[in-house]
Amino acid sequence: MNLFLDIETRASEAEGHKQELRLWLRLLTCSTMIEREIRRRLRARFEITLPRFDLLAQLEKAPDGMTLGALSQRMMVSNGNVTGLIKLLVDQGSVESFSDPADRRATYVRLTATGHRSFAKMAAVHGDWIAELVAGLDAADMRRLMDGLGRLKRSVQAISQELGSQEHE
Amino acid sequence: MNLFLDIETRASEAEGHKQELRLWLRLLTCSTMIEREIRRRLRARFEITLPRFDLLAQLEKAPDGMTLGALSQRMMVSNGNVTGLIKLLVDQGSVESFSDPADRRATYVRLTATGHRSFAKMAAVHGDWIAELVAGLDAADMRRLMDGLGRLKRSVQAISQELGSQEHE
DNA sequence: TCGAGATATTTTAAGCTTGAAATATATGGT
DNA sequence: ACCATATATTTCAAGCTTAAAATATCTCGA
Repeated sequence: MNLFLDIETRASEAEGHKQELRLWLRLLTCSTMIEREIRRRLRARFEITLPRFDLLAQLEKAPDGMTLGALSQRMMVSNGNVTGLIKLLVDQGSVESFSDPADRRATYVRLTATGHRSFAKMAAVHGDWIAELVAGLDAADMRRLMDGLGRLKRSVQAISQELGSQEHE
Repeated sequence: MNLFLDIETRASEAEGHKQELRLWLRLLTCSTMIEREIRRRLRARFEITLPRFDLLAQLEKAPDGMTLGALSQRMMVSNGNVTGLIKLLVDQGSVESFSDPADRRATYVRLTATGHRSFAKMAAVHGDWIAELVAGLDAADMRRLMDGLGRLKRSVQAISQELGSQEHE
């Protein structure tokens, strides 16, 4: 029995984890295809880039504003990236920033009334686009995918966090 | 009955396709997390960027070489992007380019012996990393995810291609 | 053969993204 | 009160990415 497992283990290592790789490549293909399509439509229809749209979407969820740090965590991008995007959006009038007198390190940002209105219009159309792209899935397909991706997310988080915390040792 | 459906339809539109959006956001989260982790490890361990690794991976599958156009299609990036990456990799010695005398428009590229060797080393480790990140899934989870993502891929392709072809009308 | 499209690639400008170093501010123990 | 350390953000250089225009080459029908 141990021998059998050993042989299987060796075989799978020799094959270079084919199933896992295929899964990752298919996942990447799906997200790349959707992202490209959404990016193109946002530009064509609203003359906005995907990163800016994503940032507005995060702020929409926090009516009272949030710090740049929280924003960069939720967007899963670097701090410097957020700094640059916020500059552009503030210049453009859809975002305003303010500070907490009690902690002058932090910068808070939130949508302006203008930003809120224009995001609401875009978000409705964006939702329709996503629904259109996944229209080939029925409710059961979506539930199964949500479940599987949820498991995957937890699996990846377990590894990334474990290594992330090692950096602090 | 029609009335009932209308109400449901309106409700789902008013809610902005919540389920579909959640699915898309979860998918994006998974691929972003994995990509970030792989990007970081490739840099730390092999001092190579993810785009360059991806390009080498495509060439590895085509021992006789392929055109830049085919490469950009498979990598799902623009032509200009491939032009730039290839320049760097040729300078660095892992890729060589040659041309078809019968069609002087096309540029073919393939791995050099050096490129092949160094990619092989990286690919083995990369496969282990992916397997580690998805270790929380069992074989059945992976099959279900592959199936669901396959459906999603076909769904997105059906829409993108449909619109892509409209551009030629 | 000529020339109108089609095809393959390169160039360019604009914008995104990162990791690391630098700056600014806060906190807690002494 | 001081200072070491932690936290929040900005700056910077390098590299990636795209869309669109430009260039080069090919194909094929009149």
